[in-house]
Amino acid sequence: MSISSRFAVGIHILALIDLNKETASSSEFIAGSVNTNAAVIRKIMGMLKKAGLIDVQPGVAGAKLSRELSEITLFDIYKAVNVVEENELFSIHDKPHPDCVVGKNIQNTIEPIFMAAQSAMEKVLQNLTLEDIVKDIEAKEHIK
Amino acid sequence: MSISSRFAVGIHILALIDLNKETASSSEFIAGSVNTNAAVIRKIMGMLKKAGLIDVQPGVAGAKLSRELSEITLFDIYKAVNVVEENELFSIHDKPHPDCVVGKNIQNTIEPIFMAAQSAMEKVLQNLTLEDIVKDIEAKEHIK
DNA sequence: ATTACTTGTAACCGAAACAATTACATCATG
DNA sequence: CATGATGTAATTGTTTCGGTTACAAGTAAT
Repeated sequence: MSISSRFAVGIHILALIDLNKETASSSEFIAGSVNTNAAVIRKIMGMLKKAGLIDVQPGVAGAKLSRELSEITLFDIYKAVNVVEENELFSIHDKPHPDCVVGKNIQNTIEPIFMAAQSAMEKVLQNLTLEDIVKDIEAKEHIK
Repeated sequence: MSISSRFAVGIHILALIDLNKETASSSEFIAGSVNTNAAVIRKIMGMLKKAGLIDVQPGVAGAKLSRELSEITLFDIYKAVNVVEENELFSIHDKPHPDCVVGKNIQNTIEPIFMAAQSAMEKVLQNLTLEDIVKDIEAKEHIK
């Protein structure tokens, strides 16, 4: 199992829109950079739009970020592209036997632990913004 | 996407083996408590055995924990049942276009972030043991 | 040693998620 | 109106998951 690459692609899309802001980034152009089909990009951009991260208009090429780079966290993108449901990173077997000491209590015991583990992971994403990403890409570019 | 319930079931199995240690816990018995098929339990127990967490003998009913409750972390179980590969909790789209500033650098920029997020989640699991689970189950049982 | 019960596996199935692809309706603009 | 863009639905192949059946091989008691 693995978290969908929609998340990585979402980050890619937003970074590209910013770094290429002089010219319009059409879905076709972005698809070339990501190396996938334009329809895949449009679907993900639809999610980003719905989440209020970008502004796109039907028929008109390109998109713009709705907020400052520093105001878009990786967690915002993560939620936008819908890769992990709230408190459902870990799945729990359902209907354990209620007449068993373990079966009766295991879900209530495990749930808060799974939630804590998921939260720890998501907190890392909350503390990073697109600005961090873009600056890192620029830094790596200058080294070469 | 969601992390396989093998992890939750693995915890269930080990807790049950301990809490039921007066009598042998056959795969059939455990399957009843988990509410699944005995073959599923045997497959997961095979993984737990391979990881050195339990001792099982072909033909003889029941299993025993190989270590003390406090010496088995949730992370040990998590690794044993093979639900998430090393540094692959998040998947990254491959072959982004090398002639693009973003495509060229995005993987190197994102990878350490994804690793950090995964590590934060796994650290929570490392800090909890089967003893915590069993004690919590017992506590919940006494309230009722 | 025969019987009964167990573990260990392999094979197969249906359901769900992913990413890719094709197709087309809709919209904007020169 | 012609061109080129977005929006979206339908389809496909692949993979993973959990469940199920079947059976070989081991153990233990009689």
